[in-house]
Formats: sequence, C-alpha cells, structure tokens
Amino acid sequence: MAPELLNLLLVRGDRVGRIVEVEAYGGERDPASHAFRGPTPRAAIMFGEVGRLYVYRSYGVHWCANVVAHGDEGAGAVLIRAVEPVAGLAAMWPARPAARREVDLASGPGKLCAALGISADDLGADLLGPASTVRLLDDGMAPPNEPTVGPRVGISVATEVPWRFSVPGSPHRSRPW
DNA sequence: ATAGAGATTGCCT
DNA sequence: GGCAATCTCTATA
Repeated sequence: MAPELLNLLLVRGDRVGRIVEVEAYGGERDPASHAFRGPTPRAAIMFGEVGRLYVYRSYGVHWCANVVAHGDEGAGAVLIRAVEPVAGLAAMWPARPAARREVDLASGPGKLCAALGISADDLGADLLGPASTVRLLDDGMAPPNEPTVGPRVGISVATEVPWRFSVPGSPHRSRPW
C-alpha cells in the first residue's frame, strides 16, 4: 500500500504537504525494519492498529514519520520520505532555517517533520481521525499509475528490496535516483 | 549499567 | 565528498 500513499495530503495544523516519496518497511522478516526484533517498546506500534502515526528519532537529531500498515497479522510501516509544501509555508520557513529554496523545505524524512512540526507529541495519532494533530487527507488527486520504484535509502541491510516509491519527476523528492 | 549503531541533515573542505 | 551532532533503542555484562 506504500505507493497508494503518494499524492495524499499530510496535514498538521495549518501546514499541509503532498506526499511525493515513501519507503516501505516490513515485519519480523525484514532485517531493515524496526519490527525485525519483534514488538520491542519502540517497534510495538508497528504491530498495532493500522493508520496510526509512528514517529521515531533519527540519529538523535531528526524526527521521522511513518504510517503503520500491515495485513491482518504481522507488522509494518511506511516511512514518509518527502512532501511538496502545499499550504502553511509561512510557518514552514522558520521551522527550516537551513532551507533556502522551496524544494528543500520538506525534501527528506527529517526535513518534512521539521517543516510540518511533527514530533514525539504526535506519536500514535490516528491519521484518519478528524480531530488528530496529524492527518492524512485525500483531495482527489490519484496516486501515479506508474510510480518510480527503487531501492531503499540509508540502510545497510536488505538494500536490494525495491520498496521506495515516488511521484515521477517531482522536484520535491529527497534524493536523485 | 554501559556501549554501539542508526530508515539524516547540514556545514566544512 | 567527508564528518559531526546528539538521542533512543537494543543488546550485552
């Protein structure tokens, strides 16, 4: 379902971004996944109710946002890797002091959390709940028929698994393919 | 208790 | 292109 998230809107307060790049992580059989070692305290949410927000700290510096997604059993999550700023840009600029161009505002998993203001406060938010701090919205733009597919980024194991998806040609993606 | 690694970013050369 | 920043989790003792 990771590519199905492409072109959906990620909303926090008055800041809105359109998802242009995602990366899927599996359960206990995916050595690159936080769920690989079972439902540990951090990873337990990946084994729970789908459609919730999983936020974790990356390199002690950044927050990363995931959508919990899996079948009837098992575990998994989809990392949001990049969004295109759609609304609330005025609040995004001061949250991203290093960004000088609009395309750099949210073109990475840590960047988009900073731009939208997503942090541990939002951990576990029901992304489809109308009252949640962080929400996923469908404004009618369908996901791309043929998303760009490639290997996952920043991991040292199972790098051959082609579970990175993006909107073809979007200038807001995190890294060149 | 403690050590090592990490789904990244931005500044430096 | 190299590398530091800095927190959390997990494994080992």
